[in-house]
Amino acid sequence: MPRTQQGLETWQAFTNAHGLLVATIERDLAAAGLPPLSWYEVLTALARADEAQLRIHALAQAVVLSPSGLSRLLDRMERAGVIRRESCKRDRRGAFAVITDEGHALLERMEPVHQQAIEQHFVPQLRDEESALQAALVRVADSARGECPADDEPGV
Amino acid sequence: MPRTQQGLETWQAFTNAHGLLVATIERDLAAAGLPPLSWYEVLTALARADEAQLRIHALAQAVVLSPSGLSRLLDRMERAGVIRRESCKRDRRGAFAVITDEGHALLERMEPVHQQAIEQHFVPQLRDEESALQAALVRVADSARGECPADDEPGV
DNA sequence: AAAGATTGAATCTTCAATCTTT
DNA sequence: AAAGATTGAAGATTCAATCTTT
Repeated sequence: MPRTQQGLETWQAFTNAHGLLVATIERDLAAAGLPPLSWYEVLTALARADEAQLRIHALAQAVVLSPSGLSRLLDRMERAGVIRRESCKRDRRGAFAVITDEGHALLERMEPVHQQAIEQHFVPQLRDEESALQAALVRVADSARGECPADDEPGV
Repeated sequence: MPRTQQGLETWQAFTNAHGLLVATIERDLAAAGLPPLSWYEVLTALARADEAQLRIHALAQAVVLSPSGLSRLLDRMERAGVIRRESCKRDRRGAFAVITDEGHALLERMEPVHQQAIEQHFVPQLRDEESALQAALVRVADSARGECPADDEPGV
């Protein structure tokens, strides 16, 4: 089998696995009456952050969403009371997103549903080469990010 | 590091790598004046299929899209002349999607853009354990699919 | 003029309901 | 009644334009 061919097949297996597992998580969350995966991603990113807050620009990277897409998502989450916007004193162009107490409570309800799907469908199938895979995935992300940040990049 | 923790980190590396690489491909396609990735996925699935045609139901799995989402996508692609719908003689409920000559021509223009991104950002980073990874990804997909087809599964 | 963020208009996607065929 | 597929209405995402601050 030519190497090019296998690369494409592996990529297809990759997107296929991703799509199916994400669909499973979304379905499980919806079945539990919980909001979609994107909310979980924002909430964990904020919960992990230093002061439970994160610049909106930084968040957009974590969720792989356009700035405007994130802005709308934060609108909905703020309306639901799980995050709050706060202006940045140092640089008044920037804004912070802050997770609220309600946000923490919601996160705790979403966490087990999310985790259950990962532990059932993802971790066991990968265990043998999990560390190697993780390292490889980070390399892929770094490589893709290297050409992604700007629109038309000048010289990388 | 607890195993649970690493499982989640690997999953995050997985989604992150996926999101960034898909964004890269979409950007490259758009920069070349070509339609989005979903078109490519439909066209390759049809080109690979036996008579250059595929039941619409089977297609929906290949692109991980809802039935209605696929229906709309096929509307746009048919309007652009790259696919054609044909009714199924055997079972007149079903319909076929057929790739046209124009569809083949478009696929040939999209292929190198798609392939270039994969070969640059995906294949080299994985090469050492590519075969193992591919096998693992297929196991993930099988596992996720195992609980996906129906709506509310009985035994959680 | 450039960066961070938001808004209006357009596009894409999904849910629920519908239609046809089995 | 169930399966394959499509449609109307609603929801989410993106592009381009705008606003504020640096």
